[in-house]
Amino acid sequence: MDLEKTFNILFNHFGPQGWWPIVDIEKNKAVYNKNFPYRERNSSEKLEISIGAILTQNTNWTNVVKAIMNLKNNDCFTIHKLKKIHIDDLAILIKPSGYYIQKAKKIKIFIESDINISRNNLLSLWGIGEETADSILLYGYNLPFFIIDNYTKRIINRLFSIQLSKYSQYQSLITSLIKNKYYIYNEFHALFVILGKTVCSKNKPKCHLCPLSLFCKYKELTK
DNA sequence: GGCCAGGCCGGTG
DNA sequence: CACCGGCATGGC
Repeated sequence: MDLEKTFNILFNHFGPQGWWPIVDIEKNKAVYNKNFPYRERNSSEKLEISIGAILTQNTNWTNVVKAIMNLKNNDCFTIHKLKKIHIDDLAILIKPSGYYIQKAKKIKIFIESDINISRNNLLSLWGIGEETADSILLYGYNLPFFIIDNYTKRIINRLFSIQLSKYSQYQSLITSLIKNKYYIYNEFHALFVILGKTVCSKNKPKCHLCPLSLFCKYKELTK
């Protein structure tokens, strides 16, 4: 199971992804900084990545951008403002991201908790599970936690023809083969996402366009 | 018009 | 433990 080869092929094919994107209200879009993707994040970026990780739970990213634009355009994207805003008003602003009542509650709990950022502390909060916690740690705080999402599971399953169950099994599989390399974890996850979105889709994957097709175990059923 | 999206929680067996 | 329904919007 050659994950290093997998990474190299994907990186050569798609290039650096520059995650996590930060929403620019002047440009009216999310900006992927491919020039300096590995520098330390400032506090504003840490906040946006943390809130964005909650907003993107089971949600199309373009809807998350709309929600973040609303927060920024209404001058609500600071810890202070997010603490003061009423939860119902917050819910209206993030409505485009879906599940907006639940997510408003999750954001309130996160903001008002004032936790020190650690995996266990994040997981102790209602509304933050393993993927959201690892997203905050990896992309917000540059810590080597590998993120497992549905794209990653699907691609690993197809690529190596395996089927694991728990999040931690996928995570330890990858981190046991690629140890403690923050910058690899950063790009690798983003590369899984772009491959999953554009090629390795749930239905009708475009295997004929896939850079991994030569050694992928998945057999394209329909042509 | 149906399926899908950068999950998580709570209840049930 | 595994499984499942609920949560909700907008893109394609």
